[in-house]
Formats: sequence, C-alpha cells, structure tokens
Amino acid sequence: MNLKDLRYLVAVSEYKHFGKAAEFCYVSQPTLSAQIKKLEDSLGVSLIERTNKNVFITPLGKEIVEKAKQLLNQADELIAHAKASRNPLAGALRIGTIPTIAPYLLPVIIPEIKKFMPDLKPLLFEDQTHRIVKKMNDGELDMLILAVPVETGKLEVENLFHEPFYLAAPSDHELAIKDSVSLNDIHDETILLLEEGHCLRDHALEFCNISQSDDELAFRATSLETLRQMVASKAGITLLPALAVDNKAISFNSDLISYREFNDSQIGRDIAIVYRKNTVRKDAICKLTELIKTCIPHEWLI
Amino acid sequence: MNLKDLRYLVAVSEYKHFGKAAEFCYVSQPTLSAQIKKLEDSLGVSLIERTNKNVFITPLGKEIVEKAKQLLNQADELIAHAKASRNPLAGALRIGTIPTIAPYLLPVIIPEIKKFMPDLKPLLFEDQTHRIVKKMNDGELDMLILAVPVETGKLEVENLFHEPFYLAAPSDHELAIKDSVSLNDIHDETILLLEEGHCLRDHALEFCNISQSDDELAFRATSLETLRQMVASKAGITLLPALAVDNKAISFNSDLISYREFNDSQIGRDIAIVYRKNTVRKDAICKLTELIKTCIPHEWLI
DNA sequence: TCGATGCAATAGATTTTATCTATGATAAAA
DNA sequence: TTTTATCATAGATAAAATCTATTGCATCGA
Repeated sequence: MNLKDLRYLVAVSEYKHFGKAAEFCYVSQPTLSAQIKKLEDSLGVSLIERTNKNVFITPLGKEIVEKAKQLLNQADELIAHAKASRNPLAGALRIGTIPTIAPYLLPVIIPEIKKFMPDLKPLLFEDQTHRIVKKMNDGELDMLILAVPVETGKLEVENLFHEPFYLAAPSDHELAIKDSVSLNDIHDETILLLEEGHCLRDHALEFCNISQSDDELAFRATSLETLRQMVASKAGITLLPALAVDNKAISFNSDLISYREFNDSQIGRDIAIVYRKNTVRKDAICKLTELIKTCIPHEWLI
Repeated sequence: MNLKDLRYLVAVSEYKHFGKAAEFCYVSQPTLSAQIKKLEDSLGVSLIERTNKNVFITPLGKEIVEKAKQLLNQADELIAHAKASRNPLAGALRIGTIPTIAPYLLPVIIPEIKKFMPDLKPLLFEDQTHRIVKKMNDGELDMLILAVPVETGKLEVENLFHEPFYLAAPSDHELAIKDSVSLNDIHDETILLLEEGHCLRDHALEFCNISQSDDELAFRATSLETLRQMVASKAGITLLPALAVDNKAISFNSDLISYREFNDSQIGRDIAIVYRKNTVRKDAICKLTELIKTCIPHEWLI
C-alpha cells in the first residue's frame, strides 16, 4: 500500500467514475483501475463495487476512504512542512558559544541576524569549550563560536578575528595612568583569573607565565563580571577580552576600573567558528560568519 | 514520497546506522541509502547528516520523523481495519425489507443471525418495494427481502418461499367456522386493504378481482396491524400473509379474529431476496439466505 | 606509518512495479 | 441493431526499487 494508491481511491470515491478520477490524477484509466485492484487485493477486501454502469463505494470502502483522506492530509502537511524549511538560511541553527564570548558578542550579532537573516531561528547554547565541542561531535549543535586553539578533532575550524586583551586595573592603580602597558608592567601584580575550565583562564595564564604562588591564584571567578567586580574592589588586576570592555569605559576611564591597551597587539585570543565538515547547515553558517565579521572592528579580522 | 521511504527514515532515526536500519527493513544498505536520498531530494531538505562514522538526524529531520511515525501508525491502523473486515460473513450488511415482511420475519431471523453469523452487523431498512429497490440500485442497500414479482431491472432475484395468505374474519363471521375457505366465499365480502404503494394490496386485489366499488375500497390501512384492528371491529375481512398470523391464533381461533386457510395453496405471495449481480457481499447474502430458509416451514420453500 | 576495519556512497545489472496504448466485454441508450 | 459509455484485460514499455560488488573515507591498532 502506498500513498498514490490511496489518492486514486479517494479520487474514485469523489468522482464515482474511474475515467474521471484517472483524469484528475493525471493517469490513464487502466492504470487507476489496476492500482485500485492492487490496493483491494493487498488489503484483502472489496472497497468498490463496479459495473460498467455504476461505481459504488462499499461501507468498508467509505471507512477506508475517510482514513485515507486523513492520511493524505497528514502526508501533504509533512511535505508542506519540509517545503517551508527549504530555505537554507531559515530554520533552527543551534549555536554553541563559551561564557566569555556569549554575553558580549551575541547582543551585537542577534540584531543583525534578525535584520539580515530574518527566517533564521538561532538556538543559543552557552557552556565551556570542551562541552560544546562534545555536543558538536554528537550532532547536537550546528556551529560553535569559541577561542582557538582548541582540540576539535576532525571538526572544521575557521578563524574569524583576533580579539585583543585589555588590562583592567583599579582606577587608582599606578598602571591606570599609562597610555599602554606591557607584560613586564604586570609581572609582579596580583592577576585575577576565572575558575578552571574557562579557556580564557588558560590564555591569560599563558601570557602571564610568572612566578605567582598558588595562593595568589586562589581567586577563581565564575564569570567575567565577577572578575570585574573583584578588580573594582582592588583585589588585583586582570585581563579582559576587548569585547567585554565597553568602548565608553575605555575612553572615559569611568568608574572604578581603568582599561589599558597592551603595547603588543598579539596579546589577546583568536576567535573562530567550528562546524562539522558534512554539516547540512553550511550555507547558514557561512552567511552568519560573514555577518559576524561585519560586526567586528576591521583591524581585528584575520 | 511513499510510505516505504518513511519507514526507512524512521528506521535510520532509530538505529542511527544505515546498515542496521536496512537489516531491520529487510533491504540492502544501498537500497535504504538510495531511498533516503530520494526522499530528501523530493522534499528538498536534508534530514540526515552522515559521515562514514556518524549518523545525525537534523532538527528538521526529527520533526519529519515524528510526522512520519504518526503517518505510519495511521497507515497501519488503516490496514488493520481492513484486515479486521476481511471475513466475508462479518461487518455491515444493509438489508432492505417491506413493511408487510419486516415485523414478522425479522424477529425470527435476527436471533439466528446472532447465533450463526455473530460477526455480521445487519442494518435494517424498511420501506415500500419501489423505494428499497431504488436504494438497491443506488448501491445503498446490499440485500432486499420482498414479495415478487417486482420490476427490479438488472438486479438478481432469488425466490425463497411461497407464503400463503390467510383469511382474517371477525370471530362471529359466518366464514369463521369453516375449516378452509375459497375465493368464492369472499366474493361478496367487504375486503379491507392496505394503502396504495404496498405490494400486498396489489396481491390481495389480484386474488379478489371482484366488482367492489371504489367506496368499498376506501378503507386504506397504513399497516397490517391496523388492518387487523379493523377486522376485529367488524369493518370487513382481509387477507393476511401467513407470517403475520400467529400460530396460536390459528389453532385457538382466539380473540375477536378468526384465521382460515384457503383451499388453494396458490393463494399467497412469493418472497424473494434481491441483490446486485456484482455485489461484494455475495457470500454473506448466500449464507443469510440459507439461514432464512431454515426458519421457514419446509412446505413453503420453493 | 601502514594496513585492517567499518560504514555510507556509488556503479551497474536486474527485478519489480507502474504506466501506457489498444482492445475487449458488457450493458444501456438511440 | 448499432452506438455509446464504461470498466477490465493484455501486452509492451517506462520507471522505480532493489541487489551485488566496489569505492572512498575515516578511524583504529600494530
């Protein structure tokens, strides 16, 4: 039994005439007759009583026709649903990002998506790198935005931009008055870091490979905002990725925290997008990647 | 798109493995791969992301799979419904009878049907001959029980039995004491008849082709029971088909009415069953016909 | 680094199914 | 009786599904 047969049956029940039903179905009358017969044989019942003069649908036939109509409606619905999802730039796109990117980059990107990819439904998932990479490998996410390098196995990685780090220090700190700072300047400072698992912690540590005791590393913030609060309360200094630093905050040296550029633009991290080589959302991912690039200062782009 | 493709899709979504899904579906892996691909192409969307290592169902794929499952369940239901109706002696059998048969024959037959054809669902329709014949010709009834001869066009007619007529007269009528009566005996009597349209009226008139004035024919009962009441009230005499005459009433000459046999057994009517030559319920009709015969006095059978 | 392994895709042949045209059979209508 | 309308049948053909064998690719183990 297949859907086409049911369509033929319903057509006959509508027209009570094999020829007209066949015409309606764009097939020849013998074809339709044969398929109806096949359907009846496969079901093992008579659905239609026909002579060369009359076509009657049997009581059972009427019941089957009703069920067939429902079935066909559902099938049409399924097809319509698929058709509505044909636009490669539409539908759900499951995006994974890390906590040190999501709150700063997404508010910039989302409005752009709404504007330029209005049919895309971004589903955002935020977690640490290794977890979103696992979800990517399990086929549960379509696209990641994270800091590289990262062990991604066979996944495709495309570098997007280099995000500089800023030094964040209490406003009354001696470094706060310098135009720019160097790694040497922070050699003896107390560096505040995120808790284990955040890649930003590892990147920061890498730049500050200095003889800090474990005690000094005991401060382990759960988010950049916590870190910022700790700096404001003069617990130490830290490195913040540029996107987490509000432009105005830099210019006006506002509030309790002062943000300073490093003299070496290499100090920062590379942000990349990651996806499976065989992803079915390649189109949407590429388009979205381009969109992100337009939201980023040109000089950062790689 | 056809149902088999959807089964393949659901299988892959269950096993996440083309080979195993193919095995489950009793087809080769290339077959299943090709059909899935065909399905995706026809829908114009990607449902499965596959490498030689992983098989992921896309978000849209999961939606389609859910719809496919519903569709397949409904299809299985349809098939099961048809299968349950395969027994030719089961299901609805639409039976038409005339008012002068139905109330007397059916109470005898129905218990027999319940006993010997327990799965048959007799749907009873009672109306005058020409109306049930029309319904038969329109395919709305499967089987008629009526008195012949009757103009049935191309319909099949099978005579069942000859039902004698009894004379029904008031108990104090002079004919009520005779063992049997002849047509001559009723020549000058007032014959009470049913209203126009009942074949019994025509049959009775046929036997009594006598010079009754229109006035005398003015009594036109709507049912045999009305007719019986009129006899009881001594308005005249009438002919009643044997099935409408309770056996006890004959023996004991009970109540106000006396029933007398005719000396000529030809005085009566032939009861037949009628069906379309191409009816799909031939089996049930034949079986039921046999059943009816067992309920009828042997000497009546034709 | 190199075969071995597992898996989906591809190729080509084959079988099955659907479809077509032409014709037959039958009953009603002219 | 001929014509017409209608569904069924026959035989040929086209389309589709399916099979076996193989390829290509990535992973795993030595």
